[in-house]
Amino acid sequence: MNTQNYIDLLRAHNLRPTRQRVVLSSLLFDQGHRHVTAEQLRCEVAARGENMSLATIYNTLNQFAEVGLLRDIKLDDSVTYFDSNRDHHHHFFDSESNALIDIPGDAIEFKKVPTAPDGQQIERIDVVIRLK
Amino acid sequence: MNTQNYIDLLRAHNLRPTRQRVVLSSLLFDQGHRHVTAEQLRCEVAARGENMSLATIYNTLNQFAEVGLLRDIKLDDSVTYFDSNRDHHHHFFDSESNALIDIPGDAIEFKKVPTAPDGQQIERIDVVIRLK
DNA sequence: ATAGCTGCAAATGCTTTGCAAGGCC
DNA sequence: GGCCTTGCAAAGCATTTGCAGCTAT
Repeated sequence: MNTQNYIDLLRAHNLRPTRQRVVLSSLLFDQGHRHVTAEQLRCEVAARGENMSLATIYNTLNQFAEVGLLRDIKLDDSVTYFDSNRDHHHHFFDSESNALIDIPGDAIEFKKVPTAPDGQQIERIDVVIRLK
Repeated sequence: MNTQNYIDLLRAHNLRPTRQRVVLSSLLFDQGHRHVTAEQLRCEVAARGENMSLATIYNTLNQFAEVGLLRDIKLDDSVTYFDSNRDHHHHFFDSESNALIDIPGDAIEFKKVPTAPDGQQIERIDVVIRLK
């Protein structure tokens, strides 16, 4: 994807296409599905020769998550992972290495699912398969 | 359960039955399945007229989790929940109120589950059903 | 022009740790 | 007695926030 695509993508989500947002977009959306932390992105940004405040990285990732460009995931780890896969999917999680691997949504099917309590509805079902 | 039972339970897990551990055990295991935070327990301990350092509560909960008396759960929230339900089970999670509700293990069945990558094995499958 | 963004540094909030004093076996 | 625990305070760490200056439209 080129820069213009990211500008359009950002605009489509009511986010001004600032330098920082475009850089993060390309890191996040250029190479398929990723699971990254803010700190990881800080390194990648630095490796590109750009500079960006860590606070901005956090703020941007949270904005992206709010508008649905990312999904945030919390696991055993104390850090938040941001998942650039916007499709419905699940995860393998290796607690030894803290590695996350995507599972396509249709790779898991249920035979039996409980009904939601009282007046509530099911928003989505997240499955984490823990590996050893 | 009476105090002696907790003393035995702790001993069975190679933990010395200190006053603090016995108090926390009774709060955790006397009233069925619970989802608590360290802070919540601090209040309950205080309400009982006992006093206990928050650090000790954290350390004890982590020890309990290590020996398998508790399971720790991280969700959207920034706090760690400790789950006194040791049976295999899943959760409903209401992100509005941050409420967690147990789902018995046999209330969810799979029709299709992916195989673990390369040399790895499945340790367990955690399902979180998000409510709205 | 102006509403929105960014960077910095400071603050926050949960959790862990170091270490001296106390408790269990 | 000796090792394990506790309590306190301080530190740690990921993340958020306040605010002055900058940028996109």
